[in-house]
Amino acid sequence: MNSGKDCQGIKINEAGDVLRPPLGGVKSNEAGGECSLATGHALDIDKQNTCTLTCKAHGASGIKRPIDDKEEQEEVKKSKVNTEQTVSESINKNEEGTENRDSNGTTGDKKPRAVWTPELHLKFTAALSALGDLKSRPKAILKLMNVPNITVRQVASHLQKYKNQVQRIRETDTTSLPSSLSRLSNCINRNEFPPAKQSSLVCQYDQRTSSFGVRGNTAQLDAPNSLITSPIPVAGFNNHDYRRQNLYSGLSHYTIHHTNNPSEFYLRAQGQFQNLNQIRETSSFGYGAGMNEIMNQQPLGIEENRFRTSESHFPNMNYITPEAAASPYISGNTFRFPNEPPVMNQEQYYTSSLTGPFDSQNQNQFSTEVARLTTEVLELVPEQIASGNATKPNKFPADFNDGSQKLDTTAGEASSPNKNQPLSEYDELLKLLEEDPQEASCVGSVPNAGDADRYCEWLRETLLENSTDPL
DNA sequence: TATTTAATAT
DNA sequence: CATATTAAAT
Repeated sequence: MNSGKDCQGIKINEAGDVLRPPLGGVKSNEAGGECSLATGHALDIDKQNTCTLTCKAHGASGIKRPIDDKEEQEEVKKSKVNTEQTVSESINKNEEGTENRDSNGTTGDKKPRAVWTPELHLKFTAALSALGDLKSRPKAILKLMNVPNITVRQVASHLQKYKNQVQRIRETDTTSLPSSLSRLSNCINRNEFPPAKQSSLVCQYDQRTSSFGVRGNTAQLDAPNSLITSPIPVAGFNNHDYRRQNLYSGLSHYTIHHTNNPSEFYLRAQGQFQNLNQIRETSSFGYGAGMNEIMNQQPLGIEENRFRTSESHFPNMNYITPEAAASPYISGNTFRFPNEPPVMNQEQYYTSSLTGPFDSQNQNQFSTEVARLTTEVLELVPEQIASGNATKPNKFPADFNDGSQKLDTTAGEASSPNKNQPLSEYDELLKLLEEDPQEASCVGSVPNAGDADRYCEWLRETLLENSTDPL
């Protein structure tokens, strides 16, 4: 716990990374962009509906809104125009921009509903991580996020939602499950977060939430192992919900630090997104249906997600170390989700976003192919992950040991088997996978292919060979 | 009082 | 659902 005042210098960039000033690092952030919540329609401007969906015009029934918060006021003032558009295009512009309005007199401004884009959520989670469970209160979170247009209330609201989700997940999980796997799977299936370990909080949204925490690390960590585990793609079973996992991951931040790439995200802030660095290509986020739609899909149409195995996660993750760590910046992540199909709700999407793991750019490719092959199955794509950069996570360990859940971590496990150098093996594995999944897989099952399950097993086996692995 | 949080409303 | 608002609790 270090945290004392954690916040201090820490900032989170758009990418959700937490930046800590000193230490060297690279900062990659560009902070320039502002992230703001995107609001749906612009108030000021008007609403154009053009945009899209959201603009609802309900009517406002009245405009009531007393704005109390300063923040709110600010927001209002600024009023930007945002429309919710989908991002895809990005940017958008506004073509529409101006029109509209009705005049209702009144100022009719209503502020558009804010949208918690993945990026924002990332920041949010990053802030949570940095703050730690205990400290994460709306106000502090807001500060850390350092995003211009959000209000405390909004943060509070989002926090509320977040907490609820976490809890829900927690409940869901079957705790008793024997192996972690099973539980994981459960979670996965549902898209929920993995159960936290014992510490409830952790699960909750704490930092811990994040995924891997290395707990050992500096101080902050404790991460929720459980969560941690999740990152691993185990899922095989039915779902492909890896995203969920991602969630976690995204969440997690603490601990490790390495700098990674800063990724960014875009937000759709005012009407446009700010960009994110990375989103680049893929940018596909698919939001789920419900989402606000941002969906970009990949070109190919790959739908499934790919996620990469573990490593990937790590690298991207952001780790925040509030005070301690050295690395100043956490990377954000890029997240790309593959496209999720239709139905993601925010949860999912958040998750996904969070995860964000990959940076690599593209790997989509295979996905395509594979995807279709597998149909539902997803593939894991081992990416190369950026691992290079950062440090490698050294530790995930915690979980492992701890609980049983560890399993889940399969991935982690993977690496972990030897806790020492997870990477090595891990890397190897990854490489193998990358190169030729099939080959890699020892067993017949080819990991790469999509089933997480298989993958897990495969991993397990592999690992077992080498070391002990509980499973 | 300022915040946070739970409960509701939209 | 997700976000906003209100009411109550701290």
